[in-house]
Amino acid sequence: MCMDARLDNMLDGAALESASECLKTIAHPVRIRVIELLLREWHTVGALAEACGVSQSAMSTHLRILSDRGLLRPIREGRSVYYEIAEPGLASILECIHKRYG
Amino acid sequence: MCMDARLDNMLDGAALESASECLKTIAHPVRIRVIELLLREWHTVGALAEACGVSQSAMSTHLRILSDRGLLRPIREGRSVYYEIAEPGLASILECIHKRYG
DNA sequence: TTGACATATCAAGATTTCTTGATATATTGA
DNA sequence: TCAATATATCAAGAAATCTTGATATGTCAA
Repeated sequence: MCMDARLDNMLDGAALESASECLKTIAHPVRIRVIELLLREWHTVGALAEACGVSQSAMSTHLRILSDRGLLRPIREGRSVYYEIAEPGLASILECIHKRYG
Repeated sequence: MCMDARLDNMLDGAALESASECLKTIAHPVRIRVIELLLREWHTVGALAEACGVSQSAMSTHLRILSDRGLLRPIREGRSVYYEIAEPGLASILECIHKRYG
């Protein structure tokens, strides 16, 4: 890919890759709901699994995907693990989504 | 998936599906660049292909994907086909992306 | 109508992502 | 340490997506 960003306001190749990877990570119904919930307050894996109607294993996998890409951060507290938002930019993206689909 | 949206500001199941499909469609380096270019002005398929450094066939496929999901709209003019933004919400999402990765 | 140009379509292989269940790890209280 | 609880990991099949090149369609000018 060439795609040089001569014009101002144009993302360079690395930024395009990062941005598309981030969007790809968010682009799943369960993960959007998880982000919605975590923008309000921390939740445990079990609470998120129940709220989204998926298995504990599936939710754990979703949370690992989101954490691996730096969007969430796990916080162990006793035998539970809470997750919180790690990427501040998520709030404004979710705002866009709500404006359009809410 | 249960995921009922009792709380305000929570998307319902259909909205989550629509939103994730939209994000999935945007989530590609070439397609983000295409949207960046089309937010400025119309471009032909050939011009977009050259600007992004991909084949004519590949660009045509990307444009069909974006059009099928209602994000772009083709406009035939003579033997060329121009594309323009069809989904107004794209501007604010791209704004978020630029704030974070620009 | 013919030739040149611009775009679209199609199929098939390659790659990536999703899903699921079984099992492993970690923590706490008794 | 043992039992119970909470979470994480792993492998493998299923499904979706990407890519590519060959070919088809559509448009204009002469």
